[in-house]
Amino acid sequence: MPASNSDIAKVFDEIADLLEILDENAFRIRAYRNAARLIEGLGVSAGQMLAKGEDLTELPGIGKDLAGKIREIVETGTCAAREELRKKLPATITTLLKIPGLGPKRVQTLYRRLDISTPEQLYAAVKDGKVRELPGFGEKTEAALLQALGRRAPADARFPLAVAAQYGEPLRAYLAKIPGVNDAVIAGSYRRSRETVGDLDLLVTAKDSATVMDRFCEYPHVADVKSKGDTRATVVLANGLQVDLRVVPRTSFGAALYYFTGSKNHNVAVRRIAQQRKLKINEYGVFRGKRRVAGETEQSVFKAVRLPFIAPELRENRGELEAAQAGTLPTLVALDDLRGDLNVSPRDLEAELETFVEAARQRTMRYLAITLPARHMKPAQLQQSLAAIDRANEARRGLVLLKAVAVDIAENGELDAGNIALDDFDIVTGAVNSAFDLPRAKQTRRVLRALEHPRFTLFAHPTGRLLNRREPCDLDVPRVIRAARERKCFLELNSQPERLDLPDVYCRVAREEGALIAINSGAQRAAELEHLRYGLGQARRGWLGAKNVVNTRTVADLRALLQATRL
DNA sequence: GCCGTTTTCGGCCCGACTGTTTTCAGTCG
Repeated sequence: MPASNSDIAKVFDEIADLLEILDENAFRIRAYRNAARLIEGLGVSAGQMLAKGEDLTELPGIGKDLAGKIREIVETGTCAAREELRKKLPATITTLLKIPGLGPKRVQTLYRRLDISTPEQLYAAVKDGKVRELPGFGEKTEAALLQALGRRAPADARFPLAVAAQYGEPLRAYLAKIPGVNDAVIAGSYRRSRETVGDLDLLVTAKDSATVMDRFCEYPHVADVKSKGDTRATVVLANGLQVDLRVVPRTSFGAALYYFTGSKNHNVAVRRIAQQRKLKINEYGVFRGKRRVAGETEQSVFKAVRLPFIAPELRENRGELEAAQAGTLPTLVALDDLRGDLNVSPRDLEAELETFVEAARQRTMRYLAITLPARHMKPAQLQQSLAAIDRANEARRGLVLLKAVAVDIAENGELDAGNIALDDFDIVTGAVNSAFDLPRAKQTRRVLRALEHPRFTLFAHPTGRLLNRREPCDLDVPRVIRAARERKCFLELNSQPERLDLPDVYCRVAREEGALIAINSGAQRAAELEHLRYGLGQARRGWLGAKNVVNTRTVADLRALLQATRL
């Protein structure tokens, strides 16, 4: 079983953690961390790249040494460097780094002085009053540790984007209404449309920061104020979501927005470019020596470092800076580009069809594919539904309703359509809805076989993941993407907030392979068409332009593409 | 550990807040 990209990233992160506790060169540590992030976001598996004989040192931040270690991990599942480090320090010690307030220095102190390498040992030592005696520790640190250890909540719980929006948008509106506040925006990974966010980064411009800080900490849903200074504060909401607020003067808005949107790796890379131009970037502006040359708007910051504007969704240091410098940044698909939705399934068709039609029209859509669930419908029911769609189409109000049917892909790759005539439908939407945990080879074979069906149109929610609930299937997604392209079928990017499936890294693979993506809401209620914005965010993170997305086409073009899927 | 129109050495992004300290290290983002 060859190591996956996330296995490789885990090894590199562990090496970085251990080196940090050993107080090794900080830049060496960063090289491991950067490599971990790079590998995670690669889309294609490093193992396959190696198998194809590709040169990993061409990846940014990967040199001879790291390329060798990647090969070693792919082949053996581990690498000698990690094993050596584990001889110097207990492997469990990295779990201590996850405890808030503990960094490498304090962890090292705990280990050297008290031989502590697990949270349990730490808890016992705190109870014995031993920890407060250590240099760099005191009563407050001890109390904070006790609280953190008692919480037992995993520190790496992330919030789906839609959940973060539910809490973040009202808070943003609350801040915007404070007298003296000019701008109030949510930056960070939220603005980059990451599928989940670890915390919310709010940015406010105001003359009087003290008032804003006070009102922020008084916000009704705040459960705990973790820190509060003149221009920066951190709180935790009752649901556990951490929110950071930063207040800057209006003239620094663009620089601060850019800075707090990140990602960290993107910022570091941009600063390096700025440095080459003898410029310094921080959250207050762009500086040449002491003189401020930009900062009021994000555009001014880009202009100062002679780069074109880079959309927030691209700012991950995954090649966007090279593309920007080469003038090859993609024009990303926008919400207005979407002319339809190829997968909506009203729960009660007769009752809700009109609501859907109206909601779609308001979004200036031209078509909706109404998806009927094959497995839960009796033939009579089905005919009734199809008739209802026909009637709605006859009424003709600038919106075309297409007929789609959802079929399960059986474990052997056959389409489980019961006795339904697939020819009655414009679109046949296949999905894996069972046996999610098949081994990679079997799961891949299953899907490839389904794609071979002469009526197959759309592969829905391809990885089957549910954020925080179900891991993606072990599927060779790049291979499925290639098969879909050859077969002229579409892959869905399902916009349901807990799915966001296809994930961004695979969108990018689809773009490179030339496969078409359908950004669908998967809505069961008309209001859920709103979810398209989350799917769109994921698509943009995957560098998709309008031409990569099938539902940006006109009805006529779509019909032609649908015809081409039929074998 | 990586990288190069400052190129094989010597750099590598930058600032706020807290707590433990009497001027700053550690952590965090």
